[in-house]
Amino acid sequence: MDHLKFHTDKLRASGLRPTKQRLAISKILFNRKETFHFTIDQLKKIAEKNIKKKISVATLYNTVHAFEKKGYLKEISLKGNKTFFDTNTRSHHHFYDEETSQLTDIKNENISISNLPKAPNGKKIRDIEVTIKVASNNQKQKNLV
Amino acid sequence: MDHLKFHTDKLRASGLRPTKQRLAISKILFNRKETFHFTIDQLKKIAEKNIKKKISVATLYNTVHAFEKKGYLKEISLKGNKTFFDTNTRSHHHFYDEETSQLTDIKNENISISNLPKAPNGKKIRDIEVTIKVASNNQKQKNLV
DNA sequence: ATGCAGTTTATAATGATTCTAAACTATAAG
DNA sequence: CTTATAGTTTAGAATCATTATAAACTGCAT
Ligand SMILES: [Mn+2]
Ligand SMILES: [Mn+2]
Ligand SMILES: [Zn+2]
Ligand SMILES: [Zn+2]
Repeated sequence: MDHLKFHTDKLRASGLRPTKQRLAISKILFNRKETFHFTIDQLKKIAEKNIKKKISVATLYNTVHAFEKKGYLKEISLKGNKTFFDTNTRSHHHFYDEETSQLTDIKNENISISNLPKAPNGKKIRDIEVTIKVASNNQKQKNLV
Repeated sequence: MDHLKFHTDKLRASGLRPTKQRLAISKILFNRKETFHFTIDQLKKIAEKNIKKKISVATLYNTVHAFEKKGYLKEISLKGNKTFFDTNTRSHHHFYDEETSQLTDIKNENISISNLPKAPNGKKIRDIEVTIKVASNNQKQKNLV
């Protein structure tokens, strides 16, 4: 694997030992052209399929949170009980299909937001997240004024 | 209480019996001028303060979900383990202060969104949710380009 | 007043996530 | 190449939010 050294170096540079588990998870998460949106449970299923030796759920949680803390993953705001993560750590937006829980990235430059009201008392805007909920063509649309 | 008959009628009209518990919760949730954003846990604490006879958590969940199903509440998309509800059931947006978990409504007409990319394959836009994260003035801002 | 479907409740069950503490391992030093 | 050790993994327990269960209760039609 050609990515191996890359992942090893990246982990070491972040102060994380390049263990078998972290390298295997890195491979699943980051050897992709497209953004990957996932829950721990989905990651677990993929790991079970692709890795001979089982990775414990504790390690999946530990690793995902370590990667998040180092800035290689970010958490996404969605309804529901499970936490979603995103390999795209840039500020960006999403299409969200609630029927399939499928997320699709929208680059910030592909949406224009204007006329922002001013932030509350002594607060400053840090980030803007737009979520566009989509559904099959036969559903009813809300009043978007 | 002058709102009592209003809540009683509203519940009956929705096919929900106006029980003591539902009326007490309605009073907490809907006797307000401003939008109320809350978790079940926050609602529980308010109920404990304001209602002599304890309302069980099961009833809090049942009632909130009944109100949601009838269209009097809606669930909000946020990070974290707890579910947030909103007494403003219109399509609208939020300022979100992650430090305090405080939400503030922004009316749809107070934000302009343009240049939307087209929705994925055979999907139609149903709703747009903008969340503007704010923080104390001393924090660093993300690159919003 | 009676009957009963709808509702509430305590409690158990579930599901996601975090904690614990013992076993394991990457790696720095000798 | 050993050895020592801090960092890591792991199974399982613990915790937290939410949902299910099923028995007791109550609003309301008759
Ligand atoms: Mn996290
Ligand atoms: Mn709900
Ligand atoms: Zn994304
Ligand atoms: Zn709101």
